[in-house]
Amino acid sequence: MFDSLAAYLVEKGGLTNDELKLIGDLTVPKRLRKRQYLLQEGNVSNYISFIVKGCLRLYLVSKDGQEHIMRFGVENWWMSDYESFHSGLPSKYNIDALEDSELLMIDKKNYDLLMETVPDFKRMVDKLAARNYEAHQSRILSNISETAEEKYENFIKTYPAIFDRVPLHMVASFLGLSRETLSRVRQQNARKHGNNS
Amino acid sequence: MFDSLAAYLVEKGGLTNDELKLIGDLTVPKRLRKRQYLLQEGNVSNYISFIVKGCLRLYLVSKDGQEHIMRFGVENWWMSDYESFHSGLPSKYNIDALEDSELLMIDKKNYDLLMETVPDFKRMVDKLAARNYEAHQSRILSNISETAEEKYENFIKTYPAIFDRVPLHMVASFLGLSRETLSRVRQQNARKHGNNS
DNA sequence: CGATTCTTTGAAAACAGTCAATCTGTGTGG
DNA sequence: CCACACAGATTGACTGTTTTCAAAGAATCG
Repeated sequence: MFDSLAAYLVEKGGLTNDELKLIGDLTVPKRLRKRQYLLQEGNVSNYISFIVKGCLRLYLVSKDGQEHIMRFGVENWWMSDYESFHSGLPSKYNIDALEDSELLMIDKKNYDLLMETVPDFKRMVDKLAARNYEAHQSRILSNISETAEEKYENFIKTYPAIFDRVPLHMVASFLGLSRETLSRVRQQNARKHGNNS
Repeated sequence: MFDSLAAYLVEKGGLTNDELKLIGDLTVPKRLRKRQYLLQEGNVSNYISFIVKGCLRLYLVSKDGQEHIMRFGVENWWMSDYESFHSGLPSKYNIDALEDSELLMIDKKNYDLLMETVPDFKRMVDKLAARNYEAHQSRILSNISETAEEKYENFIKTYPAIFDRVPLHMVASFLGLSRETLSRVRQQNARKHGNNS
């Protein structure tokens, strides 16, 4: 199970065997059944989890009971409420599994240790953070500048691995559209792109 | 002019006098007239600028010529296209001054030097980055979950120092609304909140 | 003052959301 | 293996919101 994370660390961060071994010792495996929570609102996000297999979502429930999906995660993504993870404060978000999933979890203390003692790890994390920053920028740009149809097309292009894996109404939530609107947008889109009507 | 940055560094990062002196030596002052560019699309963002005085905006021009404002900056904020600054690649964005402004600029080389040699500086930057992350999260949440009116109220609450300082149509651009809509929303809002109609 | 920028307003059209009903596929328990 | 429940997707009719276009009114600046 650690092989998957090891391969990732080599590819993304060029870690050495010794470093891999160290990290391997610090991770805790966890299985989640579909619908099971990884984190619930009000609890502190004490871990950062590498997704070996499966699919998760991080979302917020607003006062009127609506769910707003902030992020998805699939294989080779990290999942955590970083705000709570870094601050130690209770999370506003929920994280649950959309499929049966396998994770490798690193707790805050060990994460901090790795950041201090393994420069390659730190470099990798910094690189990921920069990527993340760019992703946020382009999501915000999409939010403020695109029509429903463009948002949908953009989503498919940006997250091809996700859009055919999660329910459509969750994509709608992620994009800030109603499921009905997304359903219609998508139908028009299929017609336009010459898919067998 | 450096006093303003010095005070900031002491407050936010607890920097010592020696460190302040070092940073002072590495900054370059710059004055911008209203409407003047700090950065134009296609150029690399080689500097990070501390705003001593004035007000700037970072925005993107889409294919159809529309301007989409990604961020504002006022006194004691930093301004740069961080994506380009960190990657060294040409920027997609423009930055210009909304008022006559005074900046203190640090170039990439000196910034990297500070990050490596002044732990307090690095700590401060990391803290700011975490803040920034949270701000992005809540902006995205606002984008996908709020009505035009809520977005406007939220903006006023979040950026009281900005909303009464920049033109309304720029707030509209920042929020992803048309200026007409924002104008109407605001008028209803004023009526609702008992302002002398 | 004259020019420019910014804001507001009105009317029409486009767009997206809501409500309600139906349809589909999946999986579970009897 | 079937029947049923359930989650998800679609559709139609309607409502409400937002945009667009056009024009006019304020405010600001040189």
